[in-house]
Amino acid sequence: MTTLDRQVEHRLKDRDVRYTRARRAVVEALAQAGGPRSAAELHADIGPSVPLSSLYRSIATLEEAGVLTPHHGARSLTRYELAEWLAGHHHHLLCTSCGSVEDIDIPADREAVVRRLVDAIAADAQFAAASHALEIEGLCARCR
Amino acid sequence: MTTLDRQVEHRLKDRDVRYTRARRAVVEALAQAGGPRSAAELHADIGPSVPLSSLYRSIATLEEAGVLTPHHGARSLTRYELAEWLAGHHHHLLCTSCGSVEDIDIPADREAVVRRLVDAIAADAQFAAASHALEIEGLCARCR
DNA sequence: TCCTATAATGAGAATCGTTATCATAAGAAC
DNA sequence: GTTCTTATGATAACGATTCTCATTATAGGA
Ligand SMILES: [Mn+2]
Ligand SMILES: [Mn+2]
Ligand SMILES: [Zn+2]
Ligand SMILES: [Zn+2]
Repeated sequence: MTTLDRQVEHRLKDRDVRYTRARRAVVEALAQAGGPRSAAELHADIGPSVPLSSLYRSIATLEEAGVLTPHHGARSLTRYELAEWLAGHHHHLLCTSCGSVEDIDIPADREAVVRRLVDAIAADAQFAAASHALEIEGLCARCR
Repeated sequence: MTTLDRQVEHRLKDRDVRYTRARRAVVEALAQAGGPRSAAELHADIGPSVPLSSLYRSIATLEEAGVLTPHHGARSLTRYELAEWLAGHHHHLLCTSCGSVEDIDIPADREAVVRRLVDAIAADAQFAAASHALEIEGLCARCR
């Protein structure tokens, strides 16, 4: 039993939620994954021993317990925006309470810092960066 | 006719795609929006004069023409990851070619720079930041 | 201006990701 | 082991998105 397992087990026990086979499988698959994964991807990794309906319920349970989080708030719908060459470069503020996502511009000097960081990170990872955005999650002015 | 309109019109003309009433409505709604918006939100803004089926087609056409982009690659599905207290803080590399999203850790000194920036940006916007991530889009090592 | 070829639209069906239902199975407490 | 509670699996229902196809609008060319 790994440290991660023990942490999750403890977290669930605190909430009187059982750490079952299906839930363990989801946590293990995500721990192996190295990035955010969809239900379909997890199902492919885990195999048919955990049917999709159980998989989705396990995900929901683990999310409620704070063990996993959706990547950004994009809960199964696509949000569009004007391309950067039209809208101008900017970043985003995501409110975890009301679900809003708003654009935010930052001054050029700060942007220069971000760009330098992004270039350095990308270079280290052999990644050809085309664009980037800082996604800041928290409570918007209305919800705080 | 606004500058934005002229830019989009030119872009579409170059590709022999017509800049129709529905497509104009989408561009205008997104320009007004101040953040990424879902099809349902755009439909609410635009009104029933553009039915949902046409709205979706307009979005697809404009996306192909590079006029608008989906916020991250999350095309109508949710990707999950372990919560930060379990996975550790990190950032993301999104490949626009293969659609992969991978975690990336950055050294503490760079992270300190990011954190300072995030705190400053959030303070300016009256936003209570709880977490953040740098989302870097481009071509992964395999696809470049 | 009128024709014609092509592209776009609208209504609705189909599809796909996700959630809800409900009967059954498994787990914890005694 | 009995009992009460929680989790599971199959499947139906749902909502977001895409597809189909008959109709309409548009851009050029005669
Ligand atoms: Mn934006
Ligand atoms: Mn991640
Ligand atoms: Zn809010
Ligand atoms: Zn790739």
